[in-house]
Amino acid sequence: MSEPMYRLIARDLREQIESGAVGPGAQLPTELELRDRYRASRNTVRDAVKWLMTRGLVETRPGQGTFAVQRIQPFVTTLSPNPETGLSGVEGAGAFAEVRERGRTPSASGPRVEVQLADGAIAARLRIPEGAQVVTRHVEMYIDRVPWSLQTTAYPMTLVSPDALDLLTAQEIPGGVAAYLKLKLCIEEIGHRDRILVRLPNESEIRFFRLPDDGRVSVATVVRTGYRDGDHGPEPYRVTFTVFPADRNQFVINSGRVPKDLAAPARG
Amino acid sequence: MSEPMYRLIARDLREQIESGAVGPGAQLPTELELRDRYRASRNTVRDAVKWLMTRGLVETRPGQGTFAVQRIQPFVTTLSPNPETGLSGVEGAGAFAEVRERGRTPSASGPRVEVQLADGAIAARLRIPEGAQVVTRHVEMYIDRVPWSLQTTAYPMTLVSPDALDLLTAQEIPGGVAAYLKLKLCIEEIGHRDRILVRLPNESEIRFFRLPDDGRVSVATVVRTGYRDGDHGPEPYRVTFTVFPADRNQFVINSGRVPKDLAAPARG
DNA sequence: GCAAATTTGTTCGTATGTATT
DNA sequence: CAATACATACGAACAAATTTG
Repeated sequence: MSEPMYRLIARDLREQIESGAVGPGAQLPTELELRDRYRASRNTVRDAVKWLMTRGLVETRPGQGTFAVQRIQPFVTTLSPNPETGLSGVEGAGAFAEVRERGRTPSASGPRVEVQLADGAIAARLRIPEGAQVVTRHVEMYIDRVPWSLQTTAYPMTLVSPDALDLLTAQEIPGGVAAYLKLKLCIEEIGHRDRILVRLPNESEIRFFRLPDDGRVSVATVVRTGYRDGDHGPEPYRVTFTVFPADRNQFVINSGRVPKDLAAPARG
Repeated sequence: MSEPMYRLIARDLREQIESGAVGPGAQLPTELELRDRYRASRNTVRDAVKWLMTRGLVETRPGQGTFAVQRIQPFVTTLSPNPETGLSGVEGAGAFAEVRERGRTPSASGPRVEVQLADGAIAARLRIPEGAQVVTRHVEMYIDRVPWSLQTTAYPMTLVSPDALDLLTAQEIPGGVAAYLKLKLCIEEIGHRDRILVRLPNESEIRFFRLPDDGRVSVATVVRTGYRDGDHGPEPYRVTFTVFPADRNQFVINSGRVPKDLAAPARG
């Protein structure tokens, strides 16, 4: 009896799901039926279902039953700049363009603007002291009205001169913030550094993306630090955090000469 | 009584962990102690601990107790080519160089070479029929003797001519496969496309990386397709799958002019 | 709109097995 | 070997969500 019973039950159910005997979205037998079928107690059956649930194979709906999960068609975001437009798919116009190119409809909430104190994550990227003032602009992005990403950009408060007060207005800046900063403050982005990291979602992310409440689905964060010309080499002037649910998003980075086609989702 | 008791207990324990009252690695009270403290049954306490475990906040060791998890210092891999060497940090010499640059010691298993039939994932990338023959080279990489990544590169079998039989030998090719292919077959990589995707680990990955058996820790896969010059534009000639545990790895992509310093881990 | 039936969720008690010290 | 601590398993009861009649 090396393997516990709930694992045996879980394995059996799993094979039925992966073999296709129980199709995606199909309902599994109820807990009481499974109890009879496997001659176990309801609690043991529930342990097996819980095991499958942690691994994202099934989901339970109170009052309804247990269901095999639906496979999600992932969305692909291109991080490297489009050679024609120079824009990448994570932010602003580039993101909208890529979504449209894939035949889907992007939308975004008007930015929510705040002046706040830099936390450790922001301070480290902008090379400013923790607690220094920053302007943050938050945007919620949707694809076909479905929550897609949460984006926060932070600028040092020192950037906000009388010439560039629009940074503080909670409105979309026509043409994008980058063009605005270039026009008003002669700040040009000479390069950026993307960091990709995976972590568990926090509560607000779980709410916004409607993720399962357990820690099953991670989020991928793209941290983009933008640099401008400075006295001692490139100097950070903004940092953008974009959070994506990891179960329905992939990222593509092109380097050198690659096919022009839109990158399709991959398995791996 | 809107919130169930096991959630209340879990929340209380969680606050103690996140506030630092229970430091990383510290042992929590035993289940029986918790049962007395919260005036609940042992099963309810176990439900609370299970909730914390799914979210990666604690780990249990049979016969020992329940412990707050250790924070892992993530390792940062640079995907974009190093401007000086032209090598990226995911594979071959570039990976070794980046690990050494960070003051740590890389090592790798000698490659395991197989001739196998292309599955869907490989076939789609190489634009060959599913089931066509491919040569695969598997490498296990370690940092300071700790499992770091699993790498598999597939080449179409049609590449293996009498001039380039070394592809089939289970030995490290001095100078790397890229240089070898250029010398022997005049195949030069003119560009590559990286895809990053996050998924749950399979059984062999759980074993190799010593991941928890539940689905808590995801793996990030970097799928790199290498292109050479072809009659109708860039043509794929190899695809490399590199699998990293997502809880201890981050990825960096530089674009344009950025600081020369080694990118440090980020939060976000 | 309401009541009944169904289904999963929570909580308790208890017993026994297995890993570690 | 004994004590400790977590793991598995069973049975029972009631609560909450949902669908159905």
